[in-house]
Order: sequence, then C-alpha cells, then structure tokens
Amino acid sequence: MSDLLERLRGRGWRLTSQRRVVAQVLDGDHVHLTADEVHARAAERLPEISRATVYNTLGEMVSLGEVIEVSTDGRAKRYDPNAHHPHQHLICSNCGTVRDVHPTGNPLADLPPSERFGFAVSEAEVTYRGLCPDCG
Amino acid sequence: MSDLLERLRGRGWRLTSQRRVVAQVLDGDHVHLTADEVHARAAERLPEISRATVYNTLGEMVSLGEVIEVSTDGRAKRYDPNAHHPHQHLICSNCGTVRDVHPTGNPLADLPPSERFGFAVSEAEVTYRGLCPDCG
DNA sequence: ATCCTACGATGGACGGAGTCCAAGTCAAGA
DNA sequence: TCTTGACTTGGACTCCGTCCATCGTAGGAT
Repeated sequence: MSDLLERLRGRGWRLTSQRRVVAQVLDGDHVHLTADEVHARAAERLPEISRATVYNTLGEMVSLGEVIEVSTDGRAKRYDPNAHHPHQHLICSNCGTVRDVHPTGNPLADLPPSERFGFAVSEAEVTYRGLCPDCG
Repeated sequence: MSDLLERLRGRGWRLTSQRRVVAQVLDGDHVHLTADEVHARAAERLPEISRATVYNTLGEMVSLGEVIEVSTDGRAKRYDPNAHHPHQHLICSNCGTVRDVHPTGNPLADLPPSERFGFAVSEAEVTYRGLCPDCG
C-alpha cells in the first residue's frame, strides 16, 4: 500500500506515523473493516493512536476517493480500500461478511429518464444479500 | 391505510391508539420518514406517545413485511410503507431526499454463479444517487 | 356491562457509533 | 536548527437506537 501513501503525499498530505499505520491496515482485497476494527489493528502497531485520528484519516481518504465507505446495515460503516476497481457488495444476511463482486450489466442504464424525476443521477450502488456458505 | 391495520389485526395484533396513529403517519407514496419524524408526526395526534413505542411499532411492521427499512447513509434509518410494490431508491447526494424508482432489468440475473462465492443470494438492492432538481 | 390478564405503552437509563474541541505535538520547509 | 501550521490527542458531547421495570388497557371470558 505504499502506492496509496505515495498518492496521498502527492496530494500534499503530511506523512505521519498514524496515517502510515492506518493505510497499512487497509491494505489488501476483500478488506471491509469498521472504524473501530481499523483502530484496534492500528493500535497493535502504534499503541497510542486515538480513535479521533482514525476517524479523521478514514474520512480524508474517503474524500480523496482512495477509500470507499460502505453502509451495510444500520450498524457501523465499513471502509473498503478497493476504490480504484469498480465493484459491488455481497453481504451475508446472518453474519455480515462482505465480499466484493462484479456483476455484469450497468444498473445506471436500467433507470429510464421517466424514472429519474429530474435528478442528475451519477451513481448506482448494488447490494446483494443472502446466506454465506458458513451460515447457509 | 386501514388496509394495513386490517392486515395487522388479522395477524393477531392488539389494536391500540398508538399503533393506529403510527400506521396513519406512514400512509402514502414516497414516504420515507425517520423514526424521529414518525414520532413527531404521531405526537401531533397523540401527544404523549413515546419514542420507544414508535421504535417497537416500526420494528414489528418491518418484521411482518408491511414496511421496509431503508439505510440510506450512515444516519437514521428511514421507513418505507410501500412494501408490497417492489422498487429501488433514488437519493439526492446533497439534501437526502428519497424517491421510489422502478428500474428495468433484474440485478440478480447480473450476478454470475462464479461471483456468488457459495452464497445463497436472495435479494439485490439498488441505490441510485445524484443531485435532485432543487440541489442541481 | 364488567372483570381479568397478558400484551402493549411509558420514560428514563443505557450503549454504540461518530463528531467536536482546546491543548499539545511534530513533519517538513526555510 | 528553527518555526509554524497541520496533525494528534482524549474526553465531552450528540445522535440513534435498545433495554427494562412499571403501569395501563384491549378485548376475550363471564
């Protein structure tokens, strides 16, 4: 994830140890951690990192388009570092596990003008739900 | 919405004034109120109705499949009484207004088996986002 | 019409998730 | 090395929602 750190520094970020650790925690595929989970893992490497800093850093990464925020249910938001590869999410209705999926088709094309109510529609987010192998 | 009340009574519900008022508040199309908004409107008709009762009643209606819970952003859940007409949602990225929409196509069919990871996929929820006419 | 009682309502305490703020710290340019 | 403004900290706070002990009442039984 030094890619991410490079991109962030290129945007004028001051590179602190806290930000470095948060970026490292978010590395990988199928990573969908809550802010508190990010905080817990970051604290393993940098014990005194604060929750506020984790929230700030995640929020900034989201604003910069480097991380996606996923509001699965009414619970805590999850953070998905896979922002540069368009995808949707498949969520287990029972245990909440999240997988990245790549449906065919383009949902935006499925919304006819008569159903747009004058909105400038820019995004379609698809959430699939069902039971995962472990919960099935 | 006496339809709804009839259905609920048919399911063994005790018909209290509180439940009646909540059901009345949820009547109509394009209704997507938060629990607190439901509480406020219910309280206009029945001043001493409690928040807990509103939450209980909404939760029961959701369990019975008479009302749909919509988690638009990370904020308060919204309650959509239009449960018997399948639809998706179009949300203004700026002001949060919600409209019911009816896309063509079936997103479930767009998720190939190889992208299902062994899940028993049962539901696909599509959320469109963009700027509404007022915010555009 | 009245009584009974289990189901529902109440409100206040509680919990989780997230934001805010004043004070202290430090990355990085001069 | 110095300086400074951006960053971090932790604790208080807000918002949304749940829980619980107690009280009230809908509606069947009589």
